[in-house]
This record gives sequence, C-alpha cells and structure tokens, in this order.
Amino acid sequence: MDTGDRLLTPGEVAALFRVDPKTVTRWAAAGRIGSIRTPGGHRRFRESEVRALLEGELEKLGETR
Amino acid sequence: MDTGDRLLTPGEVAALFRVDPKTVTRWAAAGRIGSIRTPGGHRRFRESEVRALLEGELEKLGETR
DNA sequence: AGTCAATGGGGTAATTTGGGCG
DNA sequence: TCTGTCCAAATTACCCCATTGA
Repeated sequence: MDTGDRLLTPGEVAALFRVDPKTVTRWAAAGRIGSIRTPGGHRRFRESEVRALLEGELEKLGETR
Repeated sequence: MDTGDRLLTPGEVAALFRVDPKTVTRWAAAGRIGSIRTPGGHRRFRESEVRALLEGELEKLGETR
C-alpha cells in the first residue's frame, strides 16, 4: 500500500469531513491532526492520517466505502 | 461497493425530519442512526442512510414525492 | 507577467454539544 | 419513552483582505 505519502490540501480534507477549510486549519493549529508546511506557509495533510481518522469513524457505520 | 455519499450536519438532518437538532443527536446516541465525529466532536450523518430512513417511511404513505 | 482559485490570519455570527428539566 | 426547551461552553461557519499556488 503506497497511499500513505500523498498529500491533501485543506480543502480536500474539509470536503471529506464536511467542514469548512478553516476548520481543518484549526485542527492543525490545535495539534489534532498533523500537517506539513509549504515554503509559502500553506498546509498539506497526509492522506494516510486523514483516512485513518475518517475510516476509524466510518467503520462504526459498518461500511468500507 | 462505493457508498461515497455526502455527509449531513445535525441541522440538515433535523430539517429533513422536521425535528429539533437535539432529537437527531439522541437518535445517534441511541444507535438508531449511524454517525461519525469530526476531530472537534461534532456529528456528521450519511446522506444515503438518512434518505433511506426517510424514503422508507414515506413509502408507507404511498408517496413518491 | 498575469489570471484566478485556494489559503492564511483575524474577527465575528451561527451551530453543536452535553446536562438537566418538564 | 420520546421530544422540546433553557443554559454554558466548545466547535464550526462566514466575513474581510493580503499572499500563495498552479
């Protein structure tokens, strides 16, 4: 499985959780989710970590998507 | 199987059923409806599941829309 | 170089949560 | 048993505009 290194933008993560991109930024600032910074200061998130958070919740619904 | 449907907020689900958002929260807490949590603790609901529940009840009334 | 969508930062509404009460 | 409401605290959404990314 090599899906672990792909980076997601704040907007992509926000869409997965159905929240505002700004909210994802706050999660990063609060340390709830790890984030990488571009030289320009924009945040990027590891897909593996986001998937883990999301699917960790989805499994409670009995679906594998 | 790809059930990649959107997620709904408590308020949106409440509007569909014409109930108070608090009631939707109780449904989730009682396991009557599946729910996932944002890292901040807010609930999100699967549109497909909500629709299924809603349509299922509407059919009992012989309604198509 | 120049366009345009997305992001960051700051500040302010709106929503959600959880408990308890009726 | 199920639902609506009041409350305080926490989380999230929307507004601005300068900067970054593609």
